[in-house]
Amino acid sequence: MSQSPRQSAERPVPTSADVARLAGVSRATVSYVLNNTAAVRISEPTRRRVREAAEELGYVPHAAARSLRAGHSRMVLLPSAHVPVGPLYSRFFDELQWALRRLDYTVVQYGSLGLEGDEAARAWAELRPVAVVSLGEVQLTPRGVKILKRSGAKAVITVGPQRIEGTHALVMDQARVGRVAVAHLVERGRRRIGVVVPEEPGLELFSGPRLEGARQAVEDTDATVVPLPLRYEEESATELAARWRESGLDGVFAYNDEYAMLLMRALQDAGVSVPDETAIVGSDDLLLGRLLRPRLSTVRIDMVLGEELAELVDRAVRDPEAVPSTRDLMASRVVPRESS
Amino acid sequence: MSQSPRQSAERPVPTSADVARLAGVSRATVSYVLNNTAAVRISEPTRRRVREAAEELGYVPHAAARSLRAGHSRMVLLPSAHVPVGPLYSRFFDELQWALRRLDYTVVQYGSLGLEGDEAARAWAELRPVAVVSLGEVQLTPRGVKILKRSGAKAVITVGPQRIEGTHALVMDQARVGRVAVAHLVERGRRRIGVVVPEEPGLELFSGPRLEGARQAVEDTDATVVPLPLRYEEESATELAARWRESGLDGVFAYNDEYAMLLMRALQDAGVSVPDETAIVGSDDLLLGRLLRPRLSTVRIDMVLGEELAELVDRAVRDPEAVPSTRDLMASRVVPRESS
DNA sequence: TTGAAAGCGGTACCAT
DNA sequence: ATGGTACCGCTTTCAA
Repeated sequence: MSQSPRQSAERPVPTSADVARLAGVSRATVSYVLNNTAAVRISEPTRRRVREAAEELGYVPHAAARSLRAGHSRMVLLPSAHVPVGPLYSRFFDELQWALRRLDYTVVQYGSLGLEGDEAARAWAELRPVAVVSLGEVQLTPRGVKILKRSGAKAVITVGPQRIEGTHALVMDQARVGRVAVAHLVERGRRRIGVVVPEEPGLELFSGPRLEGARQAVEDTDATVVPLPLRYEEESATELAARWRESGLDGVFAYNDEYAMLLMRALQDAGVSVPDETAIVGSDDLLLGRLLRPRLSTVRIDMVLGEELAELVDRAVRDPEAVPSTRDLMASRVVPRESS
Repeated sequence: MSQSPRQSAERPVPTSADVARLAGVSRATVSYVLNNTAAVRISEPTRRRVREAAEELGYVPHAAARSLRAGHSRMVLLPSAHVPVGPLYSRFFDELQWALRRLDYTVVQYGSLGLEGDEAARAWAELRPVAVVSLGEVQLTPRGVKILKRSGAKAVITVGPQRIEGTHALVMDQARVGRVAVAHLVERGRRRIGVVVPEEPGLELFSGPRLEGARQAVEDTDATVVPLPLRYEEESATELAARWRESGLDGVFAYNDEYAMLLMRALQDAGVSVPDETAIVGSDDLLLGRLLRPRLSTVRIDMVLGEELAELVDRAVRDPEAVPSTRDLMASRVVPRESS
């Protein structure tokens, strides 16, 4: 009989001790060779023997054992609940990962779907990450932050609409999005302005501040703002459009381009002309907005580069004593097109 | 002076030994209490003292130490390069995470942007995951699979258009998407059929098989298929539309609904009427397709539930000896609307 | 140039 | 009902 067809079923996982044995050296030497330790000189023949042994056994070092011994890791943990959608976010995310890798961090997204608050923080803390970058999918509490710091995290960074005690915060000024959108509508002479508030869960953190910003925009004017709950479904939009004329709205900020497309279609089908009767503004400046007729006015959001965030992480890790900073992450401005 | 305002800056991270000391018990007892070890009975007062000590110190166990001792972990590693976009994918992903959590696995996405082949497999293997579920963002090689198995991974599962040696494969039958779309067009009487091939990188694994499927659909018919390279930009679509009449195409499978919307708009702007002159079919059945005029025909793709995949992972982990299976992950069928 | 051994933070067996 | 202790895999002094 030759070897079994079953793939290495029960062969134990090789350790550095196995490599040492096969190469006829000590475990210390194996470590020196495989890590290219500069402080110690190993003869070339020995190096070769060690390398070959490692190769032959298919040896891969055990990260947990290593970082246990070292007393620290270079893991940056990103809690992830829902996969964030949208090109803006996804580009930002890719950049962040890439930049952190270049700074020699290991980026790990920890699936936190169904975890809440402190329970989540505990779960993350068990991995002893050197830094946590929370993109706001899971709500972090001040207590949670304390738990993480206590477990050795040098930096906790939140990216989102809110500020949290003890963290470096990259605030996303969502209110500004609503403010510039509605200010634009007011400037165009609109007076009764609707603001779409998506009913989908998980969007409150964005829609709330945007609505608030919209309200700020009409202060000291004779314009008014009306919240418009809407689900991302045709029926919901149709209902809303059916009551449109009686509502007397002459302008609407539709939360983003996708809700805007949904609503615009429903309005047009209901015979409400855009922009004559009602002006519409979306946000995110998606390609699809340019494909609509009339072309959709939108709020363009410029997010900070992932690279910048990566550098902030790195600085925070190197100097954990530094005072937590708060920086604004977004600039937003209206891109007027035909719908307003 | 009260305590420094600096947050616990240099206080060392508490260990179970610290908890033991504070509670006046041994480390063993701490472990028993905090893990609710059934095999051993600890008095209620002791339990309380231990819990209080742990609470007071903000103790969180060290996952690496634990799994080092245990000799295994319940980590399922998902390599992630680009955040996959689209609602289909993202729903599937959420379900998978959720279901794996319920089966008591820890889901970790490992940022692999910029890693290639075996190098990537090595990096993953260092974490000693019990299973790896590769969604195809990073190309896994048979050697990579061997490295992972050798490092203790009980199961390697690939989800994607391709099959790889030694893995459980959930094949996504992308060819079928192209096949049913084009068969539908042929059935509707179209004869010169374009197939959009996105030029964006990373989509080849999908667009290739879809084009191939389209070709299969015209075998034994008098219809022909023409590949149409397209970037997801207005200019690219405009160019394509400008050459439309001379190309003599009377039908097109547009890769997905978003490319379909882009192309349809460009065609309409160029005066090509849809569906009279040219029929269009997209795929993914996005809401936006229903909002277009004419309403967009599409291929609806039913992905397997994330739960099913989670169960497959679990089975594979429990019985690593089992023969790797290959299952089809998608069903797809045409949803005819007005554009074809 | 290489090896022996301590120790990182837990867990679980064996005593007491 | 609890405590002592060996050990998981690796790195890093210290000695030889």
